[in-house]
Amino acid sequence: MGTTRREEILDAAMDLFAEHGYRGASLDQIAERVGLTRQGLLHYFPSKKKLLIALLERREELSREHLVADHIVEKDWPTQIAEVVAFDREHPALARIHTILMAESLTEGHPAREHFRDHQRAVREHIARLLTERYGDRLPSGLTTQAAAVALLALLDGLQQQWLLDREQVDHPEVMREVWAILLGPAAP
Amino acid sequence: MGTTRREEILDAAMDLFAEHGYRGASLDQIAERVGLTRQGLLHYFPSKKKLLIALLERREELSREHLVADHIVEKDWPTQIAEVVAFDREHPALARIHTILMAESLTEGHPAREHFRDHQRAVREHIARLLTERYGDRLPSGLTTQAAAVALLALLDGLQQQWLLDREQVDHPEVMREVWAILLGPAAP
DNA sequence: GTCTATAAGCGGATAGAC
DNA sequence: GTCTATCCGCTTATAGAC
Repeated sequence: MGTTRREEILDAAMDLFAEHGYRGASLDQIAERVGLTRQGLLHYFPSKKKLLIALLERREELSREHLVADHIVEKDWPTQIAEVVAFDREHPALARIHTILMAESLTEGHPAREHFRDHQRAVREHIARLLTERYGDRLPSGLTTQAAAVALLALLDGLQQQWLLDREQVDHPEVMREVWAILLGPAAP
Repeated sequence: MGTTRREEILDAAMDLFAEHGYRGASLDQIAERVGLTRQGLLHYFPSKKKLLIALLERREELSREHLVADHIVEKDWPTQIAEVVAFDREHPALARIHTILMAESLTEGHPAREHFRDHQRAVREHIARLLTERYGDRLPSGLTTQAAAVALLALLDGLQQQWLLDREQVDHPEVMREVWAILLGPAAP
């Protein structure tokens, strides 16, 4: 297997942070998962915080191609965005780690706070730019592109969180498709 | 002052859980805030978990009147809902504790998990019922009332979270007003 | 009611052997 | 590279004195 030790550790950390959060997961748990002791792990990442930062950077690489290149840029917005929601469901760990750590980073003194704040700003501006290029200052529905970007982001995160809290009957990709179709307006896509 | 010792403790716990989360806040910090030792505090709430449960029940009482009775039931939906968002901003601790603890409860083995799952179901059904009473199966925009309830909840939580992460330029109550006006449809309210 | 004392555990991190 | 040993801090919780 060509996977390096560092990558194995990052994989394990991703799973455990996704389940228990950064604070809730211990270095012992992560080390055990890859067949190491806590001290052996610390040889690769000198502190828990450094491990977290490395993990966040890697996660961003992994999801960038899917979220941006493969889906959002294409043409049928409502279904494409619904596919993003569906994609999240097919890669639970990847979506979960984002939701869990972003939420945890809202607490005081969390090491990932800045990362998520910057990430959110970048995504919001990216979406706003795409919308403006296509529709100008307002969508066909009359909604400001700025407001649309904010709302889209809130919906993505809110739906994902709702689903993690209670994997119930509601078909969230479908909700996303319906809502976004109406928010875009009659002339969409 | 007529406030009982238990209530003082609950107030302090609310502030500290809101800032650091349940896991991040310690009994020592809470006790110090009310001028007690950790052991003195444990006389009123025999465990940290019991304290959390008592706090969640009290929080629900406090917000019920504002969120349900004072706002949502009245007539101009878009602005009323915008006021809910604005209300959250005027009572940061109350809104923050909800967002922070709900998010934290998504992690494995969190003592508040069931509480928030049940709470979310109840609110979603409540909103769906109100919408159905007024509009039937679909809003004037054509959106399913079920989907509308899900989306409204996701938007409320998503916007609040976005705002906590980055208190920036965007006027979230206004975003909520615009978005909800479009989701309701042309014949609103 | 509130305290002191103490138990008992887990967390992250370091030093140094192999 | 990976381990053993160890430190130190912080946490929750209990026992019992006043």
